[in-house]
Amino acid sequence: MASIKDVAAQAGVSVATVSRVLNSHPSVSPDARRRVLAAVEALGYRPNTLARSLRTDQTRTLGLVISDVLNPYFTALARSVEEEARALGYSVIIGNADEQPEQQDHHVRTLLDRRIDGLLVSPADGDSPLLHDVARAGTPMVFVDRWMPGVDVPVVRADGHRAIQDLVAHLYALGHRRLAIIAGPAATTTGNERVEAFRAAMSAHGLALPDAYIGQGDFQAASGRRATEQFLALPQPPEIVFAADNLMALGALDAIRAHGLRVPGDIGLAAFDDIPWFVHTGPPITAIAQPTGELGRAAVRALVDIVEGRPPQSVTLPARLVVRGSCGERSGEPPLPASGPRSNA
Amino acid sequence: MASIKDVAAQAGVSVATVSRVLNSHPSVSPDARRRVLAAVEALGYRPNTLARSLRTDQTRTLGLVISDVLNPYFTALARSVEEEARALGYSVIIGNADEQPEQQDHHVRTLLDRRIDGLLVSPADGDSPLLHDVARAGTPMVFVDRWMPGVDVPVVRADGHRAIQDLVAHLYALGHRRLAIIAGPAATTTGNERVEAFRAAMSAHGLALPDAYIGQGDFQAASGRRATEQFLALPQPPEIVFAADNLMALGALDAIRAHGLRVPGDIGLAAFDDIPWFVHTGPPITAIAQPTGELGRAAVRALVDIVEGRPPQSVTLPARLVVRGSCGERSGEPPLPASGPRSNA
DNA sequence: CTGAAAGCGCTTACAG
DNA sequence: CTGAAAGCGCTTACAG
Repeated sequence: MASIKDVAAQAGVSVATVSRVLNSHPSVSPDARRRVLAAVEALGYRPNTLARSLRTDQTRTLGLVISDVLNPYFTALARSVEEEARALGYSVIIGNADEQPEQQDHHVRTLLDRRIDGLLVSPADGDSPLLHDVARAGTPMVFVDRWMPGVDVPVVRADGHRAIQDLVAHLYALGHRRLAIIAGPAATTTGNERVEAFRAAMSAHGLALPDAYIGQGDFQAASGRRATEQFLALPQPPEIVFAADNLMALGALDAIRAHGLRVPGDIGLAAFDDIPWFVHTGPPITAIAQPTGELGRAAVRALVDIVEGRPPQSVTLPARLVVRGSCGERSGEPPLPASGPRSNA
Repeated sequence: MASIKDVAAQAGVSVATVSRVLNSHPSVSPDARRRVLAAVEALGYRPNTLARSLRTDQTRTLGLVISDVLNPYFTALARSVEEEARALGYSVIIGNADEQPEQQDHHVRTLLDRRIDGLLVSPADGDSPLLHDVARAGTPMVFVDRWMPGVDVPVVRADGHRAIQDLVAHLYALGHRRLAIIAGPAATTTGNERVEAFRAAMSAHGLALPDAYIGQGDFQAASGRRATEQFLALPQPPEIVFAADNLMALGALDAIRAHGLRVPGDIGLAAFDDIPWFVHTGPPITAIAQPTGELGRAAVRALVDIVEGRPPQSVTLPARLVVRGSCGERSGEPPLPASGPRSNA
């Protein structure tokens, strides 16, 4: 690979001059600039970002640690993060925690070793001493979707309280009383909050949420399967299962189908997170939609604000209920759920 | 951030000695090693990979450019790539082309600027002069899933011919004669090959594939929607639509539903790529499954072979047909498709 | 076993 | 406007 020296030699100038034209420093003669550009072109020269970053102490790179790449929610989040970052002149490196704290920390460390300018993380289960240290050390950082109490960094997330209230009201109106939830890990904020919001909303309707109706999941499909199996083995199974994310809803569907049961006739299903496939399941799944794109963009803006020395802003956006047929219909059998075309983005 | 100098000072040795213990060079006295390790611990020292890579001219990182992060197939591929790479001591940086050649080239350049040791790419539509250059320049590279003719690098991919023959035989046996395909971009190998395999298989049954039954898609959902709309507007619409990837199948479903039609009663659907949701759609979707995890792992092994100076191997793995209900049933209405629990990985 | 020194490819005061 | 030189944080012959 051609280095800046080669370019300098070919252009007949010093490396300092080459560097100046590369960084569009004003004081370069038109002639020198021309010769340098020609040499760059001729040699197919590309600056070595490692060397540049080592010298300038900035990488113009953001790290993003997501909880699970197989989860369409995080994948959509990653996409919007990357777009916004690029628009602001940064690139992003993604790490997949796979819902495992050790793997999360592994990626955080790797990212830090690469000297990223800032870190976006959606913390996996449990507390991470490492993340505390990182924040304390002053590394620019923001939490997205999930956050860790006691770590003083901006948080960008969706608030599902209202949507969960709407969901419970919807279920209540349909006549359902035995509502169960498949929760995420208690140590994650989204795991915890969704259960508590669900419990509070039920309580507002005079309904209790017995322990047997709280399935312990980990946001991955297999756990949704297991929790649903347990619900179905109960003497009095729930009428509705609310999965705290889309993958656990997938697992729930697997279990329901394996038992030869029908949704919503035998048991109803609702999910947190809305994904394009929910329109096409049999029946379509009632879900709570997050403004995923907005979250990703706001998170990047907050992080870049910190990196560039501006005051960052925590952002909380509302989630919203999307009623479909998976918990039963208010009025008999519908001829055909005529939902229009749906964007994939 | 503490640097190697700080560690050296704290341990009372030279930076050379610190470097030696960090790289487990044999000739270091036990005492020096102990003091260095203590200093590392005390300072929370982490080597700066930028500096190390600049010096050693290797980054121990692989670049992966996938066609679309929103496509579960690529997301699964990315996951297996990352796992295998980690097992071999490499980390990977992912770039999302979003099916756009310019964005692909952008990521290839960014990755190269970071001096990755090798590049894994699934080329987007069209020819990329850049990729030709990269290969010619001797950068370790392998194609995965899709490849570009004329670029002499190993290819790791699935062969769908046999599975497509099986699919057509299945459709034929069900009595279907008017088969349509939603193709990927003609310039992608997977776009092209799947159409040709489909055409050949039909021809073996004495069936023609009229141009009107070839929808031009781009592997993304919206194009599947558009192509299906066009099929449905035909005087004689097809009986079956075969989508060349899962996202276009999603789009097809959107269009079919928007028209108030039923699968398979009004029109049948099959897809290349199998994803967990296909089990739960109404009805479950007949699909061609790729050995995605295997592909990702084989691609990494081939790339690392090149990087480390061993002879690499191209790999072609068979895809296989998974028959479900979306093209009709051989024998009346089944009581319940009793598919067992399904792994998400 | 250990350290001084060179050098990887850049950027950026400093002097002219 | 331009170049020589220092220095970012490492690694690695070289000499001892």
